[in-house]
Amino acid sequence: MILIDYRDKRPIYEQVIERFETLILSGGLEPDSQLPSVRQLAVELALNPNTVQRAYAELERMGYICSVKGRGSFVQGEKSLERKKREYLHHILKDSVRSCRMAGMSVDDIREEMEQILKEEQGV
Amino acid sequence: MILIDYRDKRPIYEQVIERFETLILSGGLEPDSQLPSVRQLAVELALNPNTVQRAYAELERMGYICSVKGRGSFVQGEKSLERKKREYLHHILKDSVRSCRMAGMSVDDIREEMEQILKEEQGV
Amino acid sequence: MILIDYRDKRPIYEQVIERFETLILSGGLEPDSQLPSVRQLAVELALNPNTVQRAYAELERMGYICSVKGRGSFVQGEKSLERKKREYLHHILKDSVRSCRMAGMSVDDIREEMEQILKEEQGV
Amino acid sequence: MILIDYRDKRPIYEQVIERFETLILSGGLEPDSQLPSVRQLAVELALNPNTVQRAYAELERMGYICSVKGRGSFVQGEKSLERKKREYLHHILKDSVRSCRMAGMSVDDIREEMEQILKEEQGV
DNA sequence: GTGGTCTAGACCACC
DNA sequence: GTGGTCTAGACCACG
Repeated sequence: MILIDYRDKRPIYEQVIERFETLILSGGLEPDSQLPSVRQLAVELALNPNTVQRAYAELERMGYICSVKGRGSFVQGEKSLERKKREYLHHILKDSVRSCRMAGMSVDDIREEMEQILKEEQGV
Repeated sequence: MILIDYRDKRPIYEQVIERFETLILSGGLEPDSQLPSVRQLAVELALNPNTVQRAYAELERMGYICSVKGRGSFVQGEKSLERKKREYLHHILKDSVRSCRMAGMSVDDIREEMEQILKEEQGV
Repeated sequence: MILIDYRDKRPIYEQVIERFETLILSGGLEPDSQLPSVRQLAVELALNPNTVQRAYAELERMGYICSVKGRGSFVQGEKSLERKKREYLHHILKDSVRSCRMAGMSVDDIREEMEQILKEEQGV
Repeated sequence: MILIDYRDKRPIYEQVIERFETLILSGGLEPDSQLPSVRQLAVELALNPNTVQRAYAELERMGYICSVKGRGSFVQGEKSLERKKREYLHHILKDSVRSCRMAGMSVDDIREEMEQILKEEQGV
């Protein structure tokens, strides 16, 4: 379910976060479902519980999950997630456009390049 | 011309790099023009010369500038930059598409969202 | 294992890089094995940790090793190294041929001289 | 006749040296012919006379030319050059073989790779 | 403990 | 004056 890449430059807790983020956004983890406990996941991934704890805390701060003392951690409800998803998509794309604009690209250049990338994506 | 944000989590030298990268790509710094000397920029930004040096070294490795002992540092010629520019544009957009795809978005969702963002951009 | 030659004109960090490069390519350091820590090697070679750090950073950029915060530095896996090895061989030889050509040697002169060198090599 | 590349990382005096080295070895400058005076070359290339002087001094030390106070600088005689040429060719190739060997390549690997490079060279 | 960043200040080669 | 290397010693993030 989750694979840690020790070659990856990013800290481990960040890898855990990103993995859960895409799992949740893509529907691999259903809304309201329960996550493995901190201890259990730490054992499974052979990680320090601190590391898992940190990832869960951050995921809660980001609005993806919700941890309740003594009960466990749960994926947020569907309504919250829908909003999150749209935010995420929009934010990523807007950011890339802003970067390109700051590098002096015209809107048409971006549109053209983007269309080509999306076609490749569909081809594959 | 260049502003260091000490609250930014990224290292200072990386901020310097990014600033010059966009300056060069956007034409704010013309091809073949000379950059401020390492020491001079260090004074201006209140940084250690080593930090500026590191940024310049990286910019050279990335193909944006060219430093020569005893003479100074210069923006690369127009031809090298054109290629760099296209690389940059493509890389940024491809990355954002990959992120969206991993979050479970369809190609059409991305295309639609992107078109809307670009329209806003033109409207402004 | 590693010897620094202070009479060598090349910078120290480059000597460290080259030594590790050949160690890794020749199999003296096995794929996935761990390198000495930055600090430890610095003590062993009586160098500043910064200098070792720089060598390691460059080796990572070159694709020979992989450094992870909090865990250490490791030789790249076998697959990455195989490619690196072929690149290295080709680059070294191509360069020498180019030098000879620019000095006015014919391809046949080079071939003949090379064959003689290789025979000596096998004889020894 | 000589072109200085200000983008080149090597010091200028070294570029001058290398240019003369290949010119002499390739026969572009005949044995016993006279070189331009230090001052004249400095003017032509828009260089500091010190820089040219340094190059000439080094070329003399390397055995390519011979400078006589009050008379000028001259390419060495044919006999000296023939020896130099063979030395150069042999040295360059031997060095590359040594590098490859130290990286763990077999003699046959080197021979094969070399043959391929030489064929490309002839094809072009 | 690990790698990575930064500062301060020195020295070198080159032009 | 320029870029480049090195040391000494500090601090941070990560596990």
